[in-house]
Amino acid sequence: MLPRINPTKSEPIYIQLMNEIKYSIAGGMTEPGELLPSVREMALKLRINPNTVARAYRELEHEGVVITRAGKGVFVSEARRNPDKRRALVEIKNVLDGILVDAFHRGVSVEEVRELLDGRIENLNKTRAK
Amino acid sequence: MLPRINPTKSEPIYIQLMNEIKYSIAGGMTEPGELLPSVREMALKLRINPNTVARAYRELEHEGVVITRAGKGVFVSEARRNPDKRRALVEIKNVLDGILVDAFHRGVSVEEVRELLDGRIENLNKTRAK
Amino acid sequence: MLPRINPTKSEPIYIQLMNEIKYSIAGGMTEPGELLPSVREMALKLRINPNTVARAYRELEHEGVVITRAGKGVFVSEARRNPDKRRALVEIKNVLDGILVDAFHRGVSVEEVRELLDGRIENLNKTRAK
Amino acid sequence: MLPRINPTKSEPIYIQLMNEIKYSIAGGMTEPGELLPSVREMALKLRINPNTVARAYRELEHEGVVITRAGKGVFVSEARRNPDKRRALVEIKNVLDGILVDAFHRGVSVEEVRELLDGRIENLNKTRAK
DNA sequence: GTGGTCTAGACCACT
DNA sequence: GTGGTCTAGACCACC
Repeated sequence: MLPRINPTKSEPIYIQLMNEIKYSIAGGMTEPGELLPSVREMALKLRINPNTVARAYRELEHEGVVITRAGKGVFVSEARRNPDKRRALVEIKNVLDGILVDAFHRGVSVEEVRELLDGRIENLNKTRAK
Repeated sequence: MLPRINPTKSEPIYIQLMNEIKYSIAGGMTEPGELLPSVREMALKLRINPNTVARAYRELEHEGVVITRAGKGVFVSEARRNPDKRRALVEIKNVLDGILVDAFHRGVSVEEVRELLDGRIENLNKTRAK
Repeated sequence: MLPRINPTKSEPIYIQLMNEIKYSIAGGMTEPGELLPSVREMALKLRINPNTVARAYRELEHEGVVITRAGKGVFVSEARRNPDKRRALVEIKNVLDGILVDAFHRGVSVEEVRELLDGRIENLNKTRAK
Repeated sequence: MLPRINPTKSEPIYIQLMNEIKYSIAGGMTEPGELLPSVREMALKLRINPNTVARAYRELEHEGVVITRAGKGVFVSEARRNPDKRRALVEIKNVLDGILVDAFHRGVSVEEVRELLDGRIENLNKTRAK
């Protein structure tokens, strides 16, 4: 569980950290119930501000991905909070539209996008298999 | 060519406008060589500030999507500037990873993502067919 | 004497035309005393607005490069108006500074700039030799 | 790092500022990784609008000369983005042509241009030596 | 008519 | 504290 952070990217660091943690869970590398590194420990490892780590954990809790127990630490949620799937589908749809348009303007065909997606799915399943 | 803008969204207005225009071109609704509405006209239609439209046009020119001729107006590029396809593929790959992870955490399966993509491709081609 | 104009460039058309004419004179392809194409003829050839050609001729006259004789046409100046050489040197110096800095930031060494300059001098003399 | 700006010149202020910063980097007076003055600070020093400074910084980022980190500031790029050198050479060639023609029409010989260039190269290297 | 620049000043997000 | 966005309104150059 050592996320990769790129402080130069325009994407906020706390968002990058959230995504890394979510990726780790989706890929099965971090399991429900598992204890995440403490705010300070994570901040030290990544050489970022503890406030930034705290913010990431706070937002993850808000999304129902983790649960913080006072004096104990931050744990990956056991039960998933019932997510609003309809909303998720709409948002994913929008991002996909954005990808297709961007691809077009950069000389990438829809078929290539489809192949890329298949590749990424395979890749994600592979880490889960481990 | 009447983009839809949502000023309440966190996404900057000028980015939304850029995406709407790129979508319109990718879908074939706006063709190469075509003259876009003037900065002032577009600003009036969308009820936003002319500077915001100008910013969108400027960035699109930077991307090679449009060409502005002083005193004439802003036109959709005829020839595409040779895009860095390798870089595009890497970036698209990253966005797809993000989608898959997000989908997982919101109860959407990879198959559903695949179906969504197919749906969006069909939708884009439909507008082009017209 | 058929200048090349690129309407898509950000550089104003009338400036481009001025430069083409000056280049033609500097290279010896157009000689002092020679009659330039009329405003209308030039405009037709280049497919640009006659006002734009007129503006170029007007500015060239202002610089002492051409002389317009009412009812006769526009001629290349025989005698050079005494130019302000000191000022010219300062301005050229500034442009050279700009080139060197730009070159640095684009991976081009000063030696390469020097070689480029020598090449361009040779090229200009060649056309003059013809 | 205190650029000189001339608001009366026809050259846009933000372009002048960009060039001053690039000159400072090319001359070695400002080094990779260094933090530039904040937008507000620079605006105060130069007595120009913060938006104008922001525009200069934004365009420099676009060119890969600086990197901005939200909430931190704007830094000089460490690694140069691989520039398109071939294109750079062509463009520099064109500017050199323009200089030679301009020089001719203002009574400045090619030898003098060559000497000017050598002088500017020396000048740039001098600041770097410090 | 067109786009381009600049100013003044407000509000927001990130660290 | 930092940069980013947006508005309102003025002025200029080009066609």
